[in-house]
Amino acid sequence: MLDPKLLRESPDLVRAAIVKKHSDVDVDAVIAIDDRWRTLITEVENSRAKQKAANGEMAKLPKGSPEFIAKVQEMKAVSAEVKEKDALLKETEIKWKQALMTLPNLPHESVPEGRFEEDNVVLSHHGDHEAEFPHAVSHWEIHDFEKLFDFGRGAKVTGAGFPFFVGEGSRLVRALLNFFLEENSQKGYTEVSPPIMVNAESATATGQLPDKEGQMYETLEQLYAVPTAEVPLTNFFREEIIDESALPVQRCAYTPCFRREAGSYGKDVRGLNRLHQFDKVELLKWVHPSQSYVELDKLRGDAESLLQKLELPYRVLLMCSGDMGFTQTKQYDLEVWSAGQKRWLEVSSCSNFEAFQARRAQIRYRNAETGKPELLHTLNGSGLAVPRVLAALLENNLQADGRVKLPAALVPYFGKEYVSFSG
RNA sequence: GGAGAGGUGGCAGAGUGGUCGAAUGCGCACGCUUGGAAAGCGUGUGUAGGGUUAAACCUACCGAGGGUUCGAAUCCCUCCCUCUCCGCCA
Repeated sequence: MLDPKLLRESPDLVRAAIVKKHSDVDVDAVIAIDDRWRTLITEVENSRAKQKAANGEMAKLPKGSPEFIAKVQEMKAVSAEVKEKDALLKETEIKWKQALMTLPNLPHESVPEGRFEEDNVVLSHHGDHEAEFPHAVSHWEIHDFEKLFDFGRGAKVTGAGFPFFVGEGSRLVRALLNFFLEENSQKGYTEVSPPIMVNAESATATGQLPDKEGQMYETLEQLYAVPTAEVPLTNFFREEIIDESALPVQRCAYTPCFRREAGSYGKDVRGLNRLHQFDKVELLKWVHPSQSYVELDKLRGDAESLLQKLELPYRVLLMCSGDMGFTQTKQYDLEVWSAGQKRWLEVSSCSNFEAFQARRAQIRYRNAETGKPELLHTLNGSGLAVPRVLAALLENNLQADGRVKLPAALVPYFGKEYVSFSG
């Protein structure tokens, strides 16, 4: 959510940012309802002040006295007036909040203007994705692939996009998760195992609701299966005030992630490319507002270092204003080279939300100088998502004999150098 | 799931219809005192919204939401959470 004061004081700034974001939100409609709300709240508060003043007088009058009775009669009218106006105010307030929720976050000045995927800026390449990968094939074409990654039985038991990971496939997932968690812990991210179901308040605070309702699985109890650990992790400090000296707070969490992804099709969803349930380790930072862009680059660096240790060629994208998410001010994507499919796969998205989530979630720090609570900034990024990293590892490192050679960093976690599909 | 108890400021804990944003204690901050400290004494100490150049000022908030009333922390209803006991269970 944006600061309503920004909307009042600098509407042009908001309008310009909305244009840059290629959003079609009606900023002036939001301003109009904000005006209406302010008028109403002032009226209601004035009437309440009258009530309160009368209350003080009545307390001093003898209970059954004529003056007292007269005052009761007089105040009945005021009471009715308050009731009526208050109902109108509440109604308006709901609309006001809904209207404010429709405004996306404003892109940072360093974000390139653009509308589509091809407007994203490639900042850098790492590793040699143009090298020879002599045995690379799309991972689902690897001989006996289904022995370790059983999509057929997953479809039977649950549905498409819910594979079983079997034997060395499962072991490989575990090795990657342990590797990610261990590396992140060493970089100062405290490990957390959060709940993987969240309530509507939490999903609203991070921006999944109401904007992306169709993304999540929902239960009868109105709980949502998390689409990312970002949701429970960010909400850990919801409605809390953190000591300024504790910033930045850094945490990481592994969770399965659940996404409905309604409407996707084609090569994007083959094999491990896109699943309804997948494993991911998420990095999260709560930072002082003055530090959030410095911290964002550090966060991205931390995610990158994982790819470097896994010896996977990757590139860094700076997302353009129109292709960024609803809640972000700036976003980098890390894409790994998948030699078999000959395409880039997104494995991490590192974002600054500034105070957008913090305002919805009411997460603040206490300014040591003024003693006042102020909204902090939240950042997050994947570190990393398992299935696509897995896809690239399998494809890029496939040997002539059908085995997959693992990078040195992963060997201690997997327990041996090669993944075998023979059984 | 069943039975009972309870949710008040940073914490503890009063308050059962009116002057209560809320006694008191602790904590915290500042000042006095002291060679310095402790003790003691004094003053202050929540959050949010509106309003203002800034203030003043106004309003709301006693788990959440409704209701009764001229007026609700206090009475009524619904929900949530915590604790104790019982049942069930990895």
